Amino acid sequence: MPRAGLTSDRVVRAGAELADEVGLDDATVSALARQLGVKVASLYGHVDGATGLQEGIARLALDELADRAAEAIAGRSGRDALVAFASAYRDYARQHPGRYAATRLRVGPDSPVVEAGRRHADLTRAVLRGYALEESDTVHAVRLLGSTVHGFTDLELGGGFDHSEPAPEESWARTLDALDATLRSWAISPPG
Amino acid sequence: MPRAGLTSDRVVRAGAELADEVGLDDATVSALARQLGVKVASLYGHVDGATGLQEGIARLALDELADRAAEAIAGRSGRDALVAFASAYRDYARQHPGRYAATRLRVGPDSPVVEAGRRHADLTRAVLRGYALEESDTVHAVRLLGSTVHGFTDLELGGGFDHSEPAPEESWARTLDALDATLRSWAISPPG
DNA sequence: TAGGTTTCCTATAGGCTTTAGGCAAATCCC
DNA sequence: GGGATTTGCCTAAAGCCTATAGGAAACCTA
Repeated sequence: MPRAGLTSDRVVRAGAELADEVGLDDATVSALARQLGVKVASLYGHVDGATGLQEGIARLALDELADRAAEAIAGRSGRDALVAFASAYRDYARQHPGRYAATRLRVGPDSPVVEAGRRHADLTRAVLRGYALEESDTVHAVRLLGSTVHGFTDLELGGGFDHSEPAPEESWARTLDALDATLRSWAISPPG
Repeated sequence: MPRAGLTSDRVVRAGAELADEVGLDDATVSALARQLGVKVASLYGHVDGATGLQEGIARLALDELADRAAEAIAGRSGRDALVAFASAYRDYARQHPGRYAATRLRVGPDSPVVEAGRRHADLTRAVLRGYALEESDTVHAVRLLGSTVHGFTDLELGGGFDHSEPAPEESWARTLDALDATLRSWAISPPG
C-alpha cells in the first residue's frame, strides 16, 4: 500500500484550500481525509484534531496575510501605504474566505497564532508611521484601522452589501478616504 | 409523563441564552434538549433542526437589537444619535455574544432574517439624517458606519484588543469621534 | 538484510443530526 | 362527560464527525 506522503504542512495547506472552497465550518477532518484520499485516523498523526487543524489554518493565513501586507506597504507611505495595506486584507479575504475566517477564531493565549497577531499589529504601526501620530494616539489608530478594514471586509463577505446599490467598490474608496482624512487630522502637525 | 410546554418561541429563546453562555457553535440542538430536560427529537417539532435554530436565534437577535437601536436614537440627533446608536450595538454584542454572532450568519435570500436586516439599514439611515448627507453619499455612509461599529465590536469580542493597553473604552470614544467628524465633513453644507 | 521508526490502516466508541413511528396528554365537539 | 382528533414528547435507528488504540506495511539505516 503506497504512502500518501502527508506532512503537517501539507495537511494544513490542503485544509486551507478546502476551507476556502466549502467554508471553514465544513472543512472537517473527515472531509479533508476524503479529499486527500486517506483515512480519517491517518490525519491525527499530522494535525491535532479539528481544533488543531483550524489553528493551523489560522496560523498559515495570518502568515500569508502578513506577507502580503508587508509587500503592499514596501516602498509606500502615507495614503498610498494605507490603501495598499487595507486592500491587501480585503483582497486576501475575498480570495481566501475560509482562511480569513480562520484568522478570526478565538485561540488560547499560548498559541503561535498570538505571535502572528503581533506581527500584524507591527505592520499596522508601520503604516501609521506616515501619519506622524502622537505616541499615545497610535494604539487607537491601530484599533480604528483594524476595525474599519475588518468590519468592511466581514460585512462584504457576509453578503451584507448584496441588497443595496452600488457595488462595494465605491464605498471602499470612500472608506479609505475617510480613514486617511481621520488619521491626517490626528497628526501632531497636519502635513502642509 | 407531563409535558414540557415547549413552543417555537420558547425553544429559540432558550437557544439564544444557551448561545450566549457557551457560544453559538456549542449551542447545539442536543445541548439545548439537555438544558430543557427534553429528548432531542422533541425539539424537531418546534425548530427546523440545527440551522433552523440558528436562524431563529438570528431573527430574535436582530429584532432585539433593532428595538434597542430604535430606542437609543429616539429623541436624539447628530452626534448624540450616532453615539447612542453605535453603543447600542456594542453593548448588545457584549451582553449577548452568542446572539450577536448569530446575526452575522449567512442566510438564504428568502429568510425573514433578510427582512430584519432591512430594518437595521433603515435605522442607520435615520441616524444619518442628522448629518444632511447628499442622497448619493448615504449608502456609503451606511456602509461605513456599519463596518466601523461591527468591526470594532467583532475585534473586541474576539479578544483582539486583549494584548494591548489601554482598555478599549478610550479607543471606542476616539472611533466615534472620527466617525462623527467624517460624517460632518460629508454634509452638503457643514453645520455652522 | 534486519531492526527500528514512521506512516497509514482497521476497529471501536461516543456525540450530534435527522427521520420514522408510537403512545399519551391535551383539546375539541357533540 | 366521553369519544375522536390533534398535539407533544417519546423510543429507535441510521448517518456523519471526532477521537483513540493498536496493528501492519513501507521506509531508513547500519
